[in-house]
Amino acid sequence: MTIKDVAERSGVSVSTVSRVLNNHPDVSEAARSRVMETVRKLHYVPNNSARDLVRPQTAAIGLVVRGAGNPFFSGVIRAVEQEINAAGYTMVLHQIRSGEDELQAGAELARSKRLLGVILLGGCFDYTPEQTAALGIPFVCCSFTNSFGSLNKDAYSSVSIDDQAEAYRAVTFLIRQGHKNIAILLDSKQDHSISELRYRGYCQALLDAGIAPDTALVAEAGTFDMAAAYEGTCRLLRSQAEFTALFVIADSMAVAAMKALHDHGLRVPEDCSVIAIDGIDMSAYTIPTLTTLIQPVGAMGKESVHSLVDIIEGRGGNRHIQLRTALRPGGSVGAGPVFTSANDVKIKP
Amino acid sequence: MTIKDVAERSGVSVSTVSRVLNNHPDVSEAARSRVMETVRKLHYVPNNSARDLVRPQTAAIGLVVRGAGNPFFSGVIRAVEQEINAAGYTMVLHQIRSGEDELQAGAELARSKRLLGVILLGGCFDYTPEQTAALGIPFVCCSFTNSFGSLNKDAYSSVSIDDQAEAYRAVTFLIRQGHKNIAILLDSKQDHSISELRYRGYCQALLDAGIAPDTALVAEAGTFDMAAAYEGTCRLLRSQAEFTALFVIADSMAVAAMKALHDHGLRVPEDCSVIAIDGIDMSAYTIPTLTTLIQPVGAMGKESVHSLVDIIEGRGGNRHIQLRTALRPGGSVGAGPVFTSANDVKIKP
DNA sequence: AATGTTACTGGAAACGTTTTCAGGATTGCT
DNA sequence: AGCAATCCTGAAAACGTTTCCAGTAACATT
Repeated sequence: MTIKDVAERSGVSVSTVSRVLNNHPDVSEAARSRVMETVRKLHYVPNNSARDLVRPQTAAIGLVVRGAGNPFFSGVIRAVEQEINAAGYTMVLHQIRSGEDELQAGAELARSKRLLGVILLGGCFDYTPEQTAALGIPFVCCSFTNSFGSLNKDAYSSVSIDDQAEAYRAVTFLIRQGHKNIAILLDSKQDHSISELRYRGYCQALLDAGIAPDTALVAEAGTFDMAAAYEGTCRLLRSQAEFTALFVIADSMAVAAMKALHDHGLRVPEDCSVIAIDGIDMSAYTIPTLTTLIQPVGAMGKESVHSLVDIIEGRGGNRHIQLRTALRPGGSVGAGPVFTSANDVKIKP
Repeated sequence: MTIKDVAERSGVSVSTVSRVLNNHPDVSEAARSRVMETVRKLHYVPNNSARDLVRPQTAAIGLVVRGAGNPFFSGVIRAVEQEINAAGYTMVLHQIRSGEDELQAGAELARSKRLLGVILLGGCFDYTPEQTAALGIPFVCCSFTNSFGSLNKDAYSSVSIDDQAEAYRAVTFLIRQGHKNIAILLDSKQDHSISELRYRGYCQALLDAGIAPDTALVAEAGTFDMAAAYEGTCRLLRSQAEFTALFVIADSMAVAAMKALHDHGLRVPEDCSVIAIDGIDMSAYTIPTLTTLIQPVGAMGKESVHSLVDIIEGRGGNRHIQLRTALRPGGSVGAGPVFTSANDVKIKP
């Protein structure tokens, strides 16, 4: 079942069939409909290998994801896969371990599989424009940060939320509820990661409310998994630091944190409020329901693919899209303690 | 950078290079080492499209998954991807909606992408040997059931747990704790699904303990997602049916069920014990910790790929592997009510 | 009527690989 | 020495597609 069979059955040449299949303008309506007819009738499916061989590259897009265990990423992966298929490409998924270098992995993948482009999901982007140019293909960073600020913005595309602003929003929400001693749980603030940005938003929100950030209230889990989050929360609790609310940088970590709080005899939200960012399915079913800023996973996947495909198909250059989250109030945040007017929290209007 | 360049630089023909690259025996040691040398030097990577074009198939394996939102599947997908890469193949992921037909989707995928084989993950296998033979490629059903029993066992491979036996084990665990009125929450028992097998195990366990299964204690969610599970549990509770324990066919549904119990003022495990099957990460962090039978996701992925690759590479035919779960006791199961000797539960030795 | 323009079409080359086939060199046997 | 067998090699065809190029037909313009 090749293009030749279709051509014969339709009474045209293979060239014409090819043109029909690729939506070329120079083909008569009569020929077009006749070809489409036989294609349907024969259940003809083009051979991608042959197509890819003659074209400069493979009609495939890579998705490099670090830490696919994160349920938040599952949602993005699902959306990305759907969008890539809808655009007529094939997705090549590649999961990397925490130690590996995503750009390295992306380049390797792109070379061996001759990809048109790569989407990097989750991580930290720490490369110079020269290094990215060496890749030779377009790529977009989805839910990613980079440590160079706006320096090399034209070396790649990106789709993400404004991590600092959203963290600011979450912490401000807690402050508005009357909380003053607010702890933060993150995986690590050392590298130029999303965690760092969210940590900055946390600090800024406190400062703007006239509260001095206290390093004793910063709990670093070390790695991004629930076991580490649980342990990190336990360490924070053992330290005897005083706080009435906890901001966690990810839903999955927040679930573990709530468990740790419970295991230490603290009630959520009476003894400690919890807020997080992500909006994974599961967080709607914790007890109490987690208050969180829901990331638009579907839109993130969609925009990532669109950005990449537009570049691949010659429509415009790199762009940087920032999406907004939606606050889902849950039972995990309660009112803060009653303060005397003397030490009351100042909230900017 | 083609095979031709390598041939020229090595002073041999393309045929010889091809033979070296494919480990053909008929090539001199001298030529072999010379070619290998230049391959390394030029960083030559064979063009898979060209290779696939001339070969009957693509060096790729498909993974068709229904309901990738299920966190249990995420783990399997991760393992499968790793194993496929390790075996030198490419994984092509395809997620289907609940309405779609997985064999249809698998066949379509296999044809359009010229796959060597397909792994079907999660669902119900309802085809006759003739239909599967029409596919023309080997496939393995991972975490799947089929309604034909052992009739067409040689038409495909499978890797799964013994769903009925494991459900039996879970329910028996509840009975041993003293529970007698045990409800079950499943997505649907109509089709020949995993749910049905687990439902049968549930019934059998009750019968073997001398308890008559009561249809009033069967809660059907309708679909496999947490919202439906929540609703299904609520319906069960509104029905005023009396039960002291709940067996849920999946961890993610159990999380939603616990939430529903809580929202109706019932405590777990004091008022109702909960046990499930799956062992997703999250279930270790519910409050209380979910008692569950942990499925060996890594082994499932690994065995699925091994089975398929063995067939692809000509080592043996279809095989059927059954793995065991591991019981993780959690706080979600407590002792049942105290019975008088008159209506005490009979437990088989 | 001749010419130019437009709209469409088919032939053929090209993509990079594998594999068949035939043949050349070397070796072993008589 | 002659012949067969063995081992290795290269030429060439094939895989299914896209695209360049040349060409035809119809139509409009002079």
